[in-house]
Amino acid sequence: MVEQDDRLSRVFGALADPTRRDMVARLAAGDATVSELAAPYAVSLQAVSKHLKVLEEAGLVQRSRDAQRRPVHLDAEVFDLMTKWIERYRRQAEERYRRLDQVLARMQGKDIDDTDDPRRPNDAERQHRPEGAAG
Amino acid sequence: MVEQDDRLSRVFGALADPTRRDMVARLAAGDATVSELAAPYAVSLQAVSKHLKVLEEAGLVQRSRDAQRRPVHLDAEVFDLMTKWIERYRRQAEERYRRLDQVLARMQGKDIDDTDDPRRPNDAERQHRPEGAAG
DNA sequence: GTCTTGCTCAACCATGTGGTTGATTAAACG
DNA sequence: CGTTTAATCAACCACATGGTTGAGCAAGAC
Repeated sequence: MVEQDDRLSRVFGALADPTRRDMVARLAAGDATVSELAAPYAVSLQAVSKHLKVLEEAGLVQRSRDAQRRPVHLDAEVFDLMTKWIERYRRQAEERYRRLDQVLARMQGKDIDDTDDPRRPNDAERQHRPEGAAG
Repeated sequence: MVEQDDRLSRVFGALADPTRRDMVARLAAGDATVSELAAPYAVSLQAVSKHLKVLEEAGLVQRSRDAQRRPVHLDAEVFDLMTKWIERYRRQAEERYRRLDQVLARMQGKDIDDTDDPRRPNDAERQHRPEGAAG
């Protein structure tokens, strides 16, 4: 990934790591400091600090200050971004599935010989629009 | 990621790439062959083939056979896995937020001086259970 | 059989990622 | 002041990732 500045990529990327996912899970229960977060894992504090940086850059957490401590707070809003993306295409896929069922039902007993042009199993291109278009 | 065998990591990881996300988006509209999928992108067919392998290993798509073509089909079921994970912690975070509001409301005008032990900003550890436990 | 099409495999390269250790900053404690 | 605590920065390492090109393979076309 030479260029990976887009939001969704960073969020998905951040959640692609089990340790980070576990941190998010724990932060959902309440804020925690870096060392508190680090405690259960068999890695250095620095490694955890790095993980937090990734989560922060993805907009999943915020780090504030309390003396030398840096309480970490989960920002659950970004979840919506993901859910929206996922749901959009899940719905689309499901709809297509339903339509396919209908087509199959209608096709029962019909001639399915399309020697004319056996390729083009779909028309995805036509319906496609880049992900930035809507939300 | 030295070890990345768990499902959720692979799914999130697969979706952390804009090209792969775009492919998923297009596949939601209908199946497509590798070259059809590759067409819009400025990368080699081999690169696209690799992306598809990642999506396949994440359980997001299935590749079948039709002569020399390999129609790719989106398997939207895995989306549920993600949504469940996300929703679980989003809900938890929201609940906590609501409870925090109540606590703050109750605290109005009270003495908030806890010089006794200024640390321990949360009790995440207690409530935490590993992500494998439920779904 | 040979050619062409559609795709994958293999090797390679640059960059990213997750981990390490060591040094450093910042604030509280003595 | 110097020390301890909490966390970050910096340099480094092994391996993963995303891209490339070139070769190979399987199935239809000729």
